[in-house]
Order: sequence, then C-alpha cells, then structure tokens
Amino acid sequence: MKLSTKGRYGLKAMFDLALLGGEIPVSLTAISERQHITVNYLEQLIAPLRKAGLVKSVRGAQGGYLLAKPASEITVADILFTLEGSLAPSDCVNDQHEESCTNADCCVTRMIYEKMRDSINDVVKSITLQDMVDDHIQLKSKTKNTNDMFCL
Amino acid sequence: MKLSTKGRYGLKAMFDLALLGGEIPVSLTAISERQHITVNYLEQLIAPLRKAGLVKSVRGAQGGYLLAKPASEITVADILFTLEGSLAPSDCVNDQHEESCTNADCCVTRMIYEKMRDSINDVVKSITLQDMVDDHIQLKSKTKNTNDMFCL
DNA sequence: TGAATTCCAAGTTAAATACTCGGGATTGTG
DNA sequence: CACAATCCCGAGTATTTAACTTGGAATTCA
Repeated sequence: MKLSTKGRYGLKAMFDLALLGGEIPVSLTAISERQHITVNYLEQLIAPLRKAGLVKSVRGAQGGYLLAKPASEITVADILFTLEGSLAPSDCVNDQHEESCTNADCCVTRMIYEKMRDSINDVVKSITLQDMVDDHIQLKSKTKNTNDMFCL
Repeated sequence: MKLSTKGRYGLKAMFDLALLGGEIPVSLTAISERQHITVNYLEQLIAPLRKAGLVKSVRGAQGGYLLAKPASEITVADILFTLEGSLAPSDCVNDQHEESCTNADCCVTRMIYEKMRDSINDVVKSITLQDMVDDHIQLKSKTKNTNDMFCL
C-alpha cells in the first residue's frame, strides 16, 4: 500500500516549485540539490506532470519549470493521480482502467476497497499545494531548525 | 498504492471462514476451491493470521481452520495489518518499524501521508468480518445471481 | 496404516520499481 | 557566434518485491 518514489518525489518536486518558484523558472538541477533526487530521475517525474498540464517548461539556458496554475488550484490528487495512475487499493475499484470484476454487484471485499479508495481520494483532493506552503510556513515558525536544507 | 495479493486473498479467505465456518474446521482445500487460490499459497497467508491469533487450526485429517474470535471482533484492519504490515503510504509514517525521518517536525509531505494513513485506518478499523457477512447476505438477497460460486 | 490435513523453510519466477544512459533540441550569455 | 545550461526523449539496466512453487515433516481421524 505504499506510494512509489515517483509519487513521493514528484510531490516533493511540486511542493518545491510551489514554495520557491515564482516568475522565474526553477531548473531540475536546483530541485535536485534541494530534494536529493537525481536530475535524470526528476526528468522522468516531471514529464508526465507537464503532459498533464500541471507544470510548464522553459527551455534553454536559465530555463526550468513553473507551476502551470496557481498553487491553490493544484491538488495533491492531481499530482498523485498523474504519477501513480490511481490510488485504488485494488484494480477492481480502479476508475482509470475499467477492470470491473464479474460479480461486482455482490462482492463485499469490493465494497471495502471502494470505501478505502474514497477516503484516500477525499484526503488528497482536499489538499492543495497552497495548503502545503501555508503549513510549511507555519511549521517553520514553530521549529528551532533554521537550516533550510533540512526544513524545505 | 495497491494492496498485495496477500492482503486481498487473505481477506477473502477470512471472509470465507466467517461465512462458512462454524464449529467444524474449514480446510484450505475447501477455501481454495471456492476462492480460486492455490492451497500452497493459502498456507502462506494463513500462517501469519494464525500467529496473530486471528484463526486457530485443527491438524490432521478433517482438520482445518476456524476463526479464533467471533466475526464481530475481527476487523479488516486486523487482517490487513497482519498481512500487509502497515497501510501507511510512506515508511516515514509507518507505526510498525520506526523509520522516523529526521525532519519530521517540519515535513509537510509527511503530514499528508499521516492524513492518508489515518483515513485508511479509520475505514478498515470500522469494518468487521460480521459486517461483511451481513452485507453479503443483504446483497445476495437483492441480486438475481443465485450461483454461489460467483457470489461467495 | 494411510489419506487428509496442517506446518515449515526454502527456492524460483515474473513483474514492477527505481533508476541510468546517450544523445538531440532549444536558448540565454559572454 | 560559440557554448554552456537547460529541457526533451527513448532505451536500457539493475534491484527489489511480489507471487507463487516445491519438498518434506508432523499430526490426526477413519
């Protein structure tokens, strides 16, 4: 039931963009250094995010990435769905690729997976990148850790 | 974010025991035929469930397994925690093996994983095997499918 | 006694994950 | 204009995990 590194790193990268990206694009090199993820792997993560319209890229020197929308309009669900495909605990309740089981009408385990899926989706849909930024600022003001590298 | 077959098959097997097991033990062969899981693999699933005190075994011919407690006292969480280890979406919020990250106090992604974990746990802790049996009986009365093989 | 079962510890195979690599295209800066 | 910094793309690989399989010992009912 764990998220893959794609989802987790991707979420971190998007948060990084939300927190530190403004008008000027943020390069993968910069994200790489802050988040300790190789540039090569970040490329793999950012490509689907770009195709999904969550970030936009600026090519060439001094290029990089920007959020394609305000942070308040990008949810954790948008990011995780793009990178993980679906957060359903079983394929039989995976809305993405319709793999409906034959006895859907009377399968009680399926009902459980639906409830799990819905509760997970409720959580991730309710949190935006802006919420994360706000939370981060609040947390940072409370902690003694002033090292940005450890408290990004 | 998917459950493994261990969790899913194990849940089915336990439901099978709850629905069809009474005083007499149910053999893995019987569960195997109804749930289409090989006996060999079922052995792998049932062993930890027995060690966790969720089922008890009767050895020898005409032996098999029984729920160790009333179905109303066994939750889906009991089963899935035993077989999956934890339903946390990231190790950093996995209560089982304490892999706390160094910047737990100011990690916003961690907060998200906590919320996801908690919402999942709420769901699985709230459902007992008895609930599943009740739901199944209710569903079965509504469907036209009278074939037990397809509507176990 | 022997068939039906649980019990146990490995071994094996297949698939998914988690990256790496090489090279092309674009563009700001010296 | 050259060149370094970047994005972009399609493979390739290596590691880990999942999903079983296998073989055999121990137990017990008929």
